[in-house]
Amino acid sequence: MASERDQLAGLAQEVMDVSLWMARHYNQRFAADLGLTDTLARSLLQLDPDHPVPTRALASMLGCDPSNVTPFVDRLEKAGLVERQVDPHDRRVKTLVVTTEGRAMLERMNDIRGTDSPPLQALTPSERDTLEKLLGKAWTAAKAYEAEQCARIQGKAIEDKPIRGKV
Amino acid sequence: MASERDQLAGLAQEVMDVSLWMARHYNQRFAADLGLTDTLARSLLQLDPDHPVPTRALASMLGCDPSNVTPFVDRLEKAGLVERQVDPHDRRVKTLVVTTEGRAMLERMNDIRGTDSPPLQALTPSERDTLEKLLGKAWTAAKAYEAEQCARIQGKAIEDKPIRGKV
DNA sequence: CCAGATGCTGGAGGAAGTCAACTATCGAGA
DNA sequence: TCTCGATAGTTGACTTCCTCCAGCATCTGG
Repeated sequence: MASERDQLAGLAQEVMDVSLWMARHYNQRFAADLGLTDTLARSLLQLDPDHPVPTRALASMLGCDPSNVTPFVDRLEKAGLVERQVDPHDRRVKTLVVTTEGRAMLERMNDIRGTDSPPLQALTPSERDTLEKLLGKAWTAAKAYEAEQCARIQGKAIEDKPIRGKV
Repeated sequence: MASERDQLAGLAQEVMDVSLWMARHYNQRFAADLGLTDTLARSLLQLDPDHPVPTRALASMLGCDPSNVTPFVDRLEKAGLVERQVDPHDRRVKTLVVTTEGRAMLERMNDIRGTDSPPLQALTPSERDTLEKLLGKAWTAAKAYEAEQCARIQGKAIEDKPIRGKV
């Protein structure tokens, strides 16, 4: 039984090793070629180029406090990559809209990720397909787990103190 | 041709999404159950329980400046998880040795990673095997790329300014 | 033995994160 | 309708993490 535990632990380590390597690699290129800080790049990548995204939603996707994304959005706005717009349905929320310049930047970022990914390019097309399928399955499981946790917390939150913070 | 670029970019995003999710999940548990900061946990996980590791090597594995790991090691040492020892072969280098207490902590961390990994536990054993194989292939490719880059830089470094910083 | 290179640490400064307080707005109920 | 509690975004104080530079101790090649 130690076998399964060790396999899972090793697998977890491997996923995070590869991911961290790629993140560093991209961050270097984003900084060198596009002049983007890693956090700015991460923020921009989380936005939807076709639909406005509320500030709070971006914070939740980044896994950090809403007060933290304010300076990011400031810089993205100053760089002309996104625009803050007031949601007509709820004038409290400010939605983030990717400008055409921001879309061009995203395009260049995807160029980098799609043409300079040594670890992934070492895989054959069919291997990439299976990897994508496996990761998709893992990802949906993660989201399901998260939704379940949320529901459980919501249920308990009635008799507990108010929940604050991430997700 | 856009297809391959987009597939690679999407795959990269997926790898990092899943990894980030797991990292957050573990960090919550490490903090709640073991009282470990995420950076401390990451440092400890990079150490070799069986062999001393020089401070500089740890910095390189973490991808950060050596002066940055000094405070981490201070805290790890204060927590009794590692010990600084002077390398008898080169008295400049201080090697980090995991104590028995540190080994127990690593054991508990592996317990968490091996028994509470919702995204990976959603996969069947054979799927985990293939995932492990694919990631292993990607990882060796990454290390090969890195070694090649290093060699190229070393070769150029003779007539360039001295290289400093991360790997 | 000496000069340059290397390893660790301390300090200055910047970037990024959390929390609490504030303003503006929404929604539900008296 | 009006008021009260909840919510979205921002601000400010504070902490943590990270990098660069300087400094000290030590090694290594001539």
